[in-house]
Amino acid sequence: MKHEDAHQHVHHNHNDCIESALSTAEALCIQQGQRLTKVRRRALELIWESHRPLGAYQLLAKLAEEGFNSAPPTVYRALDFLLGAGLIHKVESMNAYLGCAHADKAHKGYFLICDECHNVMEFDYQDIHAALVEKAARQGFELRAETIELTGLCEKCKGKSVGASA
Amino acid sequence: MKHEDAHQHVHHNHNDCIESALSTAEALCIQQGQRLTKVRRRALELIWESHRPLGAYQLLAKLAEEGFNSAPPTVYRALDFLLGAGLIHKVESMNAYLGCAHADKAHKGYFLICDECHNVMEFDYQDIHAALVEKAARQGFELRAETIELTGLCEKCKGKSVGASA
DNA sequence: GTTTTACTTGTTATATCATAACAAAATTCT
DNA sequence: AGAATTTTGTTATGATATAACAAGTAAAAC
Repeated sequence: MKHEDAHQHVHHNHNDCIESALSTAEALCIQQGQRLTKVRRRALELIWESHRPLGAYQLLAKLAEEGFNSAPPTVYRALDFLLGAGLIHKVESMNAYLGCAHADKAHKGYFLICDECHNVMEFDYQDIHAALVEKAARQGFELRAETIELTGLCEKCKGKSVGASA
Repeated sequence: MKHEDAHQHVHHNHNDCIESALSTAEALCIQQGQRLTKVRRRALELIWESHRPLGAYQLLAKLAEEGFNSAPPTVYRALDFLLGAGLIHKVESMNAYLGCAHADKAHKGYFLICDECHNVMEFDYQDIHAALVEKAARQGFELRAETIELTGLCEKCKGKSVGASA
């Protein structure tokens, strides 16, 4: 399974990455008095294992294979919990869910989404955030949440295919 | 910074605003050899009349009331056309559609969405766009489209309700 | 350590958003 | 008019998400 993680631009050990995310998640939940139950924990792992945004029903199918309940509320409850805890993000333009790489630091999830390979890179630019907050404030608007989803071609796909489709 | 936004929080004559959008739309379609048929034109008007994001099925219901066909493809085809022509935007985080205030100028649709009153302001900040393009490029990413949806409290609602809901 | 409480999960049903596939009609081109 | 293209009608289904209520489980209070 180490092969399909064609995910990000930088090589890394995907298992380490999942383990780290999970132990961060556990620490955060304990700290906040939240319960990372079996299904929530497994959902988070599965999202990380895909390492690209996973649809709710894809996730549900994986959970069902492992003996969890297979009705939609199961997966949406897990997703709600993980979203609320800041452990995952929803990519609105894809209706899909992605592990949050910086759950421990307060941050905004900004995404670069490749149209060809559908990999997603999360990035976190404080200066853009600051500019958005300030510009919203000029219109009297108090910012609470940001959905920043940029699509285009990642470095690899830009080189490969000019007109081809995935 | 001038006040580039320009539509929602400022008083304006809504009818003028719709008429202007429609005549821009007509001009653009002719220019591009596209056909702004009855249903497309009426869909665009209805979206503008709501002046806040309209769901596909809400729009479908309105069209059906006026004697248009009431099957979903009717409305999705109209929406696809209008999106393709740049006459409307889709607000991904709401699954809803909004008239584009600057259809004639190439631009990115950035939105401020109020959590309380659900009004949406479109804004267009060239400097943020430039920063995003540049930062994406640093990661080898070639930007094609941007989904920038900021939620929070608009000026009116910030004053009114601190904890109340709409 | 049992009761009470809060939280979590199971279950059924349904709401909401969107597209596939193919037929019919209208428009445009020659 | 005839052919080609585009648009619309129609039926069916896929994909995403939530409501409502019952049952179970863990934590807190006693």
